[in-house]
Amino acid sequence: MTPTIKDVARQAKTSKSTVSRFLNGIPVNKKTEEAIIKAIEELNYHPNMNARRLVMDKTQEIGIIVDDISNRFYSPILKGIGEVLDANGYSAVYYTWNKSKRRETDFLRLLYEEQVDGLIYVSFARRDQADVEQMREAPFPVVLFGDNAGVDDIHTVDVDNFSGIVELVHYLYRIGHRHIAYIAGPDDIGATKYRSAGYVSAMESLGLAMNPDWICTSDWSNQGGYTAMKKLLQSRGFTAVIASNDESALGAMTCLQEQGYSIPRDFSVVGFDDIDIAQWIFPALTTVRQPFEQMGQTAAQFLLDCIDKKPMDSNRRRLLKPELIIRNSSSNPN
Amino acid sequence: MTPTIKDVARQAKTSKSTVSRFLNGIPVNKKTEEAIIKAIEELNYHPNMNARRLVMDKTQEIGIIVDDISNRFYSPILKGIGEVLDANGYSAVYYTWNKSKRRETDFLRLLYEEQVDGLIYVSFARRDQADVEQMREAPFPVVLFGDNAGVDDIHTVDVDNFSGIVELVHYLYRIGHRHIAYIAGPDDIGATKYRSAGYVSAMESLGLAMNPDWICTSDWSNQGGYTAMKKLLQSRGFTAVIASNDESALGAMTCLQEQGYSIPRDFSVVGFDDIDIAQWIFPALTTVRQPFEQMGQTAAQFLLDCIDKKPMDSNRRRLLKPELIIRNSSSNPN
DNA sequence: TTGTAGGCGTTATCAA
DNA sequence: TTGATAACGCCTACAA
Repeated sequence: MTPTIKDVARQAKTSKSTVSRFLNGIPVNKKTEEAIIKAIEELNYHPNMNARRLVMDKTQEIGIIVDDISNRFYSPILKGIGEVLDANGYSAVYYTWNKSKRRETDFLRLLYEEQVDGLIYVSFARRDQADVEQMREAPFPVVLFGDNAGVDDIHTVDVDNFSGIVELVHYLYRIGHRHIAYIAGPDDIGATKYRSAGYVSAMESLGLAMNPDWICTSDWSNQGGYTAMKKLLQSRGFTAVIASNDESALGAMTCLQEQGYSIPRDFSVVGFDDIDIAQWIFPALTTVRQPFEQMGQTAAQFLLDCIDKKPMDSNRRRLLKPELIIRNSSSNPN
Repeated sequence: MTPTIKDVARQAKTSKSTVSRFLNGIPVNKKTEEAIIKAIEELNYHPNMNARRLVMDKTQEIGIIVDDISNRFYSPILKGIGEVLDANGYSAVYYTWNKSKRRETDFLRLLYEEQVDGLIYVSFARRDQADVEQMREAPFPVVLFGDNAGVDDIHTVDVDNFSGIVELVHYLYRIGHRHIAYIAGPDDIGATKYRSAGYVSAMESLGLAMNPDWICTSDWSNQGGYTAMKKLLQSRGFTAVIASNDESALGAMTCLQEQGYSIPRDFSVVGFDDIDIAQWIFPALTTVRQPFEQMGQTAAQFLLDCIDKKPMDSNRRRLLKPELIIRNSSSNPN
């Protein structure tokens, strides 16, 4: 049988309460303290968390719900979350799920079942309004990344997708491009509409023509970018391609290179995200960097403030600014 | 106050015990069953897991300890683990940690504290023998990936690193290469010694000369591969490079391409792992694919068998075979 | 500073 | 089938 607080008490010749107090940092007699430490050591005692949580109604754990746990650009987000939680005495527990069988809202159960003190949803997929409303009704704090489905009174963190693409268009314009193609993202991602809107808005404000043949959609995979580029190449006249994420930008570059084109001599290609590999492909990819780590920190701080019922800014949706990273996949057109 | 089983009982005009039985799938009177369902619905009742776990001494959860949660090639491992756990009524909970502040063995606490029923360690870093022995002494089952630090009576799953590299050497030999350079991995990874041993063994058995200037070390990053390749280029005469992982292979390719070399015309480059991006770089990378998903399944099955105390094969270290994937970064030398 | 006693929300035993 | 009742291991008044 695994030892309990009672066994420790007996061994240390004191009572359960005293041991419990010691375990919770409440000062006890120096002499008994030593005896308790010795007993814990000898018995290899570990507190039973389930019992503790049952009586405390608190876990000191935050559930992080991740739709794709190995998504490389979630890494700095998770790092940012972890830092803030750590500094505040909370630990992070990660959950992920099989998209076909479960839904994000299934994890609200963790809150009701008192397995965690709060939840952070890390996903950039588009959400249903009903789901987000359900999250808002949860008995403990919930913070989201990405799409809030128009529900403004739930805490959300996202990057400013619109202005990120606007920056790219302006940059390409600045170095001389006037004919810019665009590879849009999939409809099931919340950011897609904002990025596309950024393209349209910037092109219009610069007075650049938008040829419908120069706009294509990809599913944001390498393959998707490859296929989109192939289609784009059926029409001519553009000198630059904005892929709405780095992965499809990579696919697009591969397609171009396979056809014998040189980047950026024949075409400039730019992406969005700044994934790790972006600087390691050849040529290195010009892109827009998302402030992932900062986003993670923001989300965690949001959540902790909710838990502590701190007075908060009334604006519950925070959009962080992305940063233009210029590398070698873009240059003046000839 | 959140409702308890007692509230449900009162509302449904029955006893706690009956509600508990219903919740656990034990048949109850049709009439009371309906009343219970109705009460649960009305009260929005959710069982308190901490109370349940306290009395059951069981969580139906498996802790997955991942050293780098966003490591892309862990994805299929986690998928494989998830599938098997799911099919057996267990769920996976992921934990990760800050390498500088914590150690793998810190998570054994989850077992002692009864937060999970078993642990799977996903990491390919080299381990201390003392740590692995501590894992072996844990009160609940533990399964490892990668290095077992020579402790043979703990369940371990790994890829056959040795034979993977041997296959690469033989393949290059087959297509005509006789002068093969090697970019070794970092010492803190368990696989490094097996892969290096595979290179040495295969070269010797084929009677190929090993020029010490043709062997370099990288930290398995893109940058590491890049730097190693630069160094390799200071000596001449080799026609092919084996990088001991894909990431460094990518870095090596970038270096070669920057210097104006064409792959595979001037040099063949091959890697190890078959990460997603391997087929999307240009030219697509010849590599050795690890059976990650199968490894995940194997580990999970190992663990469940331990939990169920099933009679098991006495061999506790299982090495799965990698598969040679031939793409375009390798060809006959001229 | 310490110990006694009660309760947290479940499940499990046992008699009805 | 059902309903008391006693655990499970811990924390926390309260009284000493």
